[in-house]
Amino acid sequence: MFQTATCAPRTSRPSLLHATFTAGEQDQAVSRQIAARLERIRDALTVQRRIVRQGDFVYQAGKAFTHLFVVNTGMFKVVNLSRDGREQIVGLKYRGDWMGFDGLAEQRHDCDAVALDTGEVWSISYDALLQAGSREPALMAEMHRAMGHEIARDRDSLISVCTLPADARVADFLCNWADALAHRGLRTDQVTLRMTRAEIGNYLGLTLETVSRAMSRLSRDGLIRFVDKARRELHLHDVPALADFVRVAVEPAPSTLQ
Amino acid sequence: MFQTATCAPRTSRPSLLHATFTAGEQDQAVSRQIAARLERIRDALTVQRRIVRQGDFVYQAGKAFTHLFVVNTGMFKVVNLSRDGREQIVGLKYRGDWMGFDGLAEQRHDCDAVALDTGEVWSISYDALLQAGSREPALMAEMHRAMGHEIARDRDSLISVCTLPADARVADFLCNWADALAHRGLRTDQVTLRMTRAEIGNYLGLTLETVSRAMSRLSRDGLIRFVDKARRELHLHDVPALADFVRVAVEPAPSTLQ
DNA sequence: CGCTACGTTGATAGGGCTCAAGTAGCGTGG
DNA sequence: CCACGCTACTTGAGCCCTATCAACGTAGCG
Repeated sequence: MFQTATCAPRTSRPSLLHATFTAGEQDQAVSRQIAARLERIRDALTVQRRIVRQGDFVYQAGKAFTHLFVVNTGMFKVVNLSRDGREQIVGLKYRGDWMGFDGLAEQRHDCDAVALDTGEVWSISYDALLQAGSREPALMAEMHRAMGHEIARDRDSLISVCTLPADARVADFLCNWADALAHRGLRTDQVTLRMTRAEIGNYLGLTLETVSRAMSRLSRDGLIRFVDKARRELHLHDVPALADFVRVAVEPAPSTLQ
Repeated sequence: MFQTATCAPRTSRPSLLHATFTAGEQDQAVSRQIAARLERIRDALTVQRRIVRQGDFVYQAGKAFTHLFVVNTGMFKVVNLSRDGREQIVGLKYRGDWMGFDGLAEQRHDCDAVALDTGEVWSISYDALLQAGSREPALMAEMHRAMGHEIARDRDSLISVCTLPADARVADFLCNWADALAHRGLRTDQVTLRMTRAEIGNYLGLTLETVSRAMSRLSRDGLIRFVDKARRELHLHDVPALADFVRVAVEPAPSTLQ
């Protein structure tokens, strides 16, 4: 469309298409990779382990940046705050993910990182990391890969927000979540939402009512299933179908050929 | 750290509120900082200079990642592509900005970087950078700062897309652009848009018609002024007023979500 | 001069936000 | 134990903003 050149064959964003077709094995492989990464970090660096509980801050906006963090267990949200009190959830973090990169730019965090449930987070002195990284470039590259992933994920969510209608946006959110869980060796049936509708909506650029309606529709269509009356726990029994739903929303054109 | 607490006083994202009140001096200072950063990079590393013209690719999605890039002059867009041919502009780059971080995650780029006008870009071997960075941690920290800025900017645009109505989104876009120009020592009156309405809309998550209407309204309200009939060049004679316009659009939202 | 790309403007429809009412779970205190 | 308040979730009605479709104006260029 805009380019003067025509396109070369290209790989695309993994998120949507990554649907867990081979189920277990591939996820287990990813899970082992994550475990291996964590081990390498723990071996190469002196990390400080902390147990956090729901609502605990890992770091806070405005505080000086001295450490980076790696999630060992649990789930975390990263929240960007503006002076007038509005908040925007800009990321979710799971086992193996790094946190705190937002402090690199100005030596000061501009986000909060908050635990969504009980978990363990490791903190790593940035200075120590720089030194260790100079002895061991592979370690530095490891961190760079994590940053690259963060940038890629941010872009994916930007695209999702820009292009998907509400229902598909929620479905995409659930897909990504299921993938994240599966990649950590967790089951995707019987998962508990650790975020309120308001938080999900905030994250997706929707109101809480729209999220609620979208989930009701997905449930009516059999793509998800609520297991409790409070509607916080749900079955994601068919993630590929969810992914399909997202894909169909993207390209209303049939297009069996590319 | 790790308080369960409710909010402490906090500094906020700079982007919107950064309006150029002291005009010249501060911008010139930033401009000198950028020049100094470029000089440090050129001194510490062997960079390969390349002149590009409008439409030239700096790198392409799918290609192996080997180099990072730094903009010396010109303006670039970073475009994320998906298999079905849809494109999404995910970033704009100016003098002093780094490009190519999207390749770090998988050793393969997943975006195109395209020149919007004539410019000069430097390429830096990533391996060489890792080695140089191990001798000179400050150099590594320099790159990390750039990555931190990229992450912060991505979040800002996510927030903008999520929360601002169309007119304000366009106004915010113009503000950010004016700031970027001013910080590079360029004048903000009589600037030439190097992007079509379609590109701007794509970047902002709007249709080209909506962008066109928004700009017409901004012009009617005296916030911007077109200088040619083709409407590609415009006066940004009062950037603070534009920033105010954005802020007002934000205010009436009291926000729920603790 | 026609062709193409780009931009503007109008009419219309629809998706999501807003406002509002109602339900369910849960902890607290009488 | 139940009433009460609180928070979270759902659902409905109406409206507004933006996408869509369409027509037209303009500039650049072979």
